[in-house]
Amino acid sequence: MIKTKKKLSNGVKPSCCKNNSNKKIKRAIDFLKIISEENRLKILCILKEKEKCVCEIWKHLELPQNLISHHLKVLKDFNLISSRKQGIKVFYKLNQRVLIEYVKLLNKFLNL
Amino acid sequence: MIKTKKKLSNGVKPSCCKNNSNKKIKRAIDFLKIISEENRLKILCILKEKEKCVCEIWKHLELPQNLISHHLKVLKDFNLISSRKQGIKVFYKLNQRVLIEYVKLLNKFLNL
DNA sequence: ATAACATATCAATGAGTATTGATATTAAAT
DNA sequence: ATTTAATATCAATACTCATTGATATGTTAT
Repeated sequence: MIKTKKKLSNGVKPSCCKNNSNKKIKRAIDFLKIISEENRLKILCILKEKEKCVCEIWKHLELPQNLISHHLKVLKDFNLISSRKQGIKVFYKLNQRVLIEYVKLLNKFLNL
Repeated sequence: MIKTKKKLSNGVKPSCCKNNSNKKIKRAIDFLKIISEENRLKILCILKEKEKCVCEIWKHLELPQNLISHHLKVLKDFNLISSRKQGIKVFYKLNQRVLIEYVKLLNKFLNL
């Protein structure tokens, strides 16, 4: 077999700058933006152990109630947590699978 | 040995809400804030392979020159990259050790 | 029906920060 | 000495997003 052609310039581009990884980068960035807020990261931590109602989460964070609600909504909209209503209370739990997926995605860009 | 005392309420707190992990959280958050900017994350990716001068980095990112300089400064101030001047050009390289440390720290809060 | 509790929504404000434009610095080339 | 190329700095603007205050929704208890 005779190699006459130069290697495609594709190989020169860093992986993160290739066209096909653009969507992945954007998702990784969205994820990072969401967890780079101190209280949201803490909420994820708090929910690691087991599901908790808002008032339990609230006990650990010195924040006004509506602000906690807001952060919970952001996390939920991104599918990092999910909720169920039980009587007067709302319980939130971590979506571990989703979180793990995002951590894996992130590692693609960071791992050496 | 007689156990009379209740377990310290310390154990009830999620790990991320304990007093001694506050500094670590703050550092993890600072790291996240820095890498949650698309172009900065890309710069880290671009530098994974090997050190590059600004104009090489610039080729891969569609950004004005001064903005690249700015992001490089942010990354450098945080010690994620370092630079050396060679003639007219400035070469930046990834500080792998530092990056790895921050990834590890982050995993403490995210790992399940 | 009303009150009390738990949580969510929404508009307005404010803080932080990416971006831009203009200009400065530094080193090589003519 | 002047010009050109590579990079950095700085002030001003624009924008995103966390925070706040006020209010709404839904559920249980009286």
